[in-house]
Amino acid sequence: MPKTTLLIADDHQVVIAGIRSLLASKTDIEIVGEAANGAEAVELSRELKPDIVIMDISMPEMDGVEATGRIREVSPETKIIIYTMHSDQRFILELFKAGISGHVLKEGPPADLCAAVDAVRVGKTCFTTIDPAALLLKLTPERPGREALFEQLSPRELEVFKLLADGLSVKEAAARLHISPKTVETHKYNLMEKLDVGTIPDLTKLAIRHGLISV
Amino acid sequence: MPKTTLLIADDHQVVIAGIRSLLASKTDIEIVGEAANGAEAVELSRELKPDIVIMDISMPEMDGVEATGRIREVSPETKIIIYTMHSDQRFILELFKAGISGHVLKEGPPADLCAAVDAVRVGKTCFTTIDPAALLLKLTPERPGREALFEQLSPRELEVFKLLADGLSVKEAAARLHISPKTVETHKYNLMEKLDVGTIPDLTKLAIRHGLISV
DNA sequence: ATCCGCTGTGGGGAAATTCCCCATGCCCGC
DNA sequence: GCGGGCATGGGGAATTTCCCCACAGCGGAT
Repeated sequence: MPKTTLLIADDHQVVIAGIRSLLASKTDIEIVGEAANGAEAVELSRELKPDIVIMDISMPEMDGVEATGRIREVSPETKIIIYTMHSDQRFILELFKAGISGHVLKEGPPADLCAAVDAVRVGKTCFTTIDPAALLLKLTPERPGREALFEQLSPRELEVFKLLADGLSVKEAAARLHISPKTVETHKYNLMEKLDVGTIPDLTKLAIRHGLISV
Repeated sequence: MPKTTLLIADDHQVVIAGIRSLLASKTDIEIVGEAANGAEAVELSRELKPDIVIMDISMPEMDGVEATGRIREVSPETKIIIYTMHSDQRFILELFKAGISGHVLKEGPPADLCAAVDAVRVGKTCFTTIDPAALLLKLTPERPGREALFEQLSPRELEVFKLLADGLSVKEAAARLHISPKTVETHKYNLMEKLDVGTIPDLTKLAIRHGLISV
């Protein structure tokens, strides 16, 4: 069996070095290239057609999400493993759609990356953080058991949640509830923390998924 | 670390024996039970609360799909790996919803099962045949009939529209498109004018209604 | 009885974002 | 060649956000 060829794309040299040392023990893997940004990764993928690309998400020039899409165009056989930090979780769906084969967290044990490479090499997928089932559930609307998510919210928070998700500004929501905008802000801050969402649109989508507001 | 406890459910003794021999080399795994049908598997799971259940789909009494759902009720911590034949692919979606952690084909290399057990044991998932991305795509069909509203938008505006509606900040969208945040702001201002919406959530809902982004 | 934790109410203040205007270069149609 | 949409950005005031804090009421633990 010929060696598995690998391309590493990360804008931090130290990470590339780390990956190299992680994979050093694997003699049947050859690292054929390094890229410091997404654009380079795409270009090198076009030239080298590596079996696997290990890629970060946040990179200058072109981020990993877009690079993933382009690499799949220029080298469809190439499998892509996203190796990134927890905060990038929000791109997961897009990455799924773009067709990644694996997703590994940098803060996890280094062996995770090896495992992912091994899995992808033989045509499987490997996702360390993501429960594909959970992700699928999010996408299938009629799901029951939605209350689970909202019983963590207090009644007032739920109220604020609905208003904000529906498009009211903090100020408008405050007027509607006859309380200070600062109070609404506090509720907003807390509920977004509880629901683990970072943006208003995410809030909106969550509310829609759970039937709290209509599309 | 305590041993990982395992339950095997298959209506063919020979398969159980095969699995046992496959896993024999793993000293940190203990097979705590065997079930010959789904009902038994559920009952044993309730009693034994195994870490992992390896289960066939086609079984008498109760099939693997229903058994999966019940096991998740009686022993939520138990991870379930489906070990089955190719023809059972059609149950995949349902199994996903029920919350399986792995899916391995019997006709594949035996090592696949070991790999899946290893993966599941450390909290990951393992799917040998299924491309989660493809599955996700199936569930997010492109809806037609959107052009009407959006032909008023220029291509670039549409791009910005999708990103913003999906939850990216102006700055993030700018990074994604490799342009200045100010430019994105301009696009945002113009497209919101064109679409006659005043808030980001309205943008999000509009995008969802027209299938530009998924909920 | 007391203490803890949650909830609802608000404030402070720096930082970031928004909003609206403007400017430039470009290409395309007329 | 000239008007007009398009894509690209800047300026700057105004607003909002973000994340800390405070305090009062209240219900459940110990």
